[in-house]
Amino acid sequence: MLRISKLTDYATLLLTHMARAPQQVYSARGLAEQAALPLPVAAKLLKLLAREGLLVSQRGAAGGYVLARAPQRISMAQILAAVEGPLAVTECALGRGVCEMEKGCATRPHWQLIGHALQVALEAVSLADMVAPKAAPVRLQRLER
Amino acid sequence: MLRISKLTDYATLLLTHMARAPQQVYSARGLAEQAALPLPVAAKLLKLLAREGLLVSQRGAAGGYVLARAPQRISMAQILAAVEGPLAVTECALGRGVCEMEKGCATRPHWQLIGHALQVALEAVSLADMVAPKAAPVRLQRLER
DNA sequence: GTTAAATAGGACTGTACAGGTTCTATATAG
DNA sequence: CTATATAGAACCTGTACAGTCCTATTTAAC
Ligand code: FES
Ligand code: FES
Repeated sequence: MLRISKLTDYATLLLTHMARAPQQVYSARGLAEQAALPLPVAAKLLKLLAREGLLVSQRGAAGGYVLARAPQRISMAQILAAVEGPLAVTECALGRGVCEMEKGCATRPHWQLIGHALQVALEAVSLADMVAPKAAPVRLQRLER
Repeated sequence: MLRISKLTDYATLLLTHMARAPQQVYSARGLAEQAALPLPVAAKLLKLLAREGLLVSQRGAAGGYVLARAPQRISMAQILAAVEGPLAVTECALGRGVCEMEKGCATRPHWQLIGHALQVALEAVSLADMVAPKAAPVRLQRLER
């Protein structure tokens, strides 16, 4: 559990493919075939990613999508945020005031900490890392106290 | 997004309360009141946690639940696994053979890495940490390469 | 200017699963 | 024996995810 949604997974498929030849213009149709996704699904995702600023779109005939910036500068955290919205491990993790028992809640700061660790992990992996043959350079360590 | 389920959140509420006085026996009714949860929900969760080995149950009158081990030895990873099942960030992250395009998939190992970082983060925080006033000692760092 | 090809944006739908309830069986203290 | 507790399963329900479809709008090419 604690899964990312399928849509996010699909999005990374599309983006990693584009990352192999950035600056190139890709049509929704072509990308859908490449990723073996139904066209409507791919199209929907691409529109979303463009709206969120990860892709630049070109309308009209011979149009398509291009990565908005270099693959090194697109993190998994950004992709996830674009597709699923802001990262929030628990309901009341973000948004001060959402939870009524906010003050005096002892578990809250610790959840935030876990959330933060996750955030860093996702930020540390870029699209470029995802297409690299080697594992990405992230490591998490426990500090003694 | 990337939320833990409400149930998991509830479970930590129950467990953290028990962690403040371990070895004590708690009834489902009492815990439900404490956590301001509907009794059926709390009861269901407690049964589950007992089945998963995080709690020891005592049936009959004057029965109830006790933490199966010291709060230091119960990690958030275990709680999450108990409630939501094994951690798997993506569909094909765990279970070799689930995904057909497994071999030759470049994104897979990197997802696994992210999953692993998350796993470590969750293992690093214990139930004892959750009731402690200070933030838990976890830190994630990006390695240069 | 017309046409064809592409994205933009939204409405719509089906469905799987989390979240929650209820009921019956079983164990145990007193 | 009875009251009190958990065990376990069946069941219901709402919602959010996953997926489709339709109607603009933009632009290249002829
Ligand atoms: S802040 Fe919402 S339960 Fe702690
Ligand atoms: S292993 Fe399933 S898509 Fe890569």
